[in-house]
Amino acid sequence: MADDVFKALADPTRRRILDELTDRNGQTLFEICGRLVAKHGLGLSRQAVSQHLAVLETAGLLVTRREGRYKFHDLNTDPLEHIVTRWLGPKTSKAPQTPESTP
Amino acid sequence: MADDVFKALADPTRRRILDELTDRNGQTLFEICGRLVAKHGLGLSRQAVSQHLAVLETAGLLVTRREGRYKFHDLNTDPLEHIVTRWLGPKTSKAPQTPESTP
DNA sequence: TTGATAGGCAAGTTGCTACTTGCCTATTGT
DNA sequence: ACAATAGGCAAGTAGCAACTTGCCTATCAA
Repeated sequence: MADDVFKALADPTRRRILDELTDRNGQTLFEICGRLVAKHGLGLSRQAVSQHLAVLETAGLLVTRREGRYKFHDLNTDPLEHIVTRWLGPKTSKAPQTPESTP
Repeated sequence: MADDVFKALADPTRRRILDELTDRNGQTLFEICGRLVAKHGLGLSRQAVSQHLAVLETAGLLVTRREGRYKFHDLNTDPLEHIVTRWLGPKTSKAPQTPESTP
């Protein structure tokens, strides 16, 4: 569950892929490949990127849809929302929190 | 930088250690060892935990202070604050876009 | 001082993970 | 039909990371 999310985020290349999809959502494998090479100079094979996408998908950070011979990858940031609040105490409130007891 | 933080969070044992320090801050190595064994049944050597603590410290998630023969480990959640906002756009739009102009 | 406690350093092993290579299927354009 | 495009599957390799083992230093209590 959250385990897969942390594992997916552990790799810098996968974080770059998330960056690219944040910049432009719904890209294909080849588009992502091209962008990684062009913008970051990463020399990666197509399969390497494909495997990274698989990891991101099992983590729930990615949703894919197929149209013809194209497979589009859509970002899903839901798993990122509360992944870190586990260690952030109820103070340090800089996000809208429960309007319960505010001392 | 943020690279070290993600790498530190990738390991489930290290996340357990953060849990333990969230529950009780300022523990020593032996205390953390004892808690991991007692509460999670993890059979870890002292050095294993020590190395995990070193990783957490280089990631900035941990600050240590020495008193006599004791070394206390204090949690620092600052690196966790904005680690994930990078992909959380201000717009929460999850509507997939159209792909690039297909050549 | 002696022994017990708290921790550190370094080399070695094992298992996972990122990446490659090679071949295969499916869809589309001409 | 045929070739090009988009992607998938599976086995193999190299490097790293988690963990162990063994020995060492420092502090405190008796």
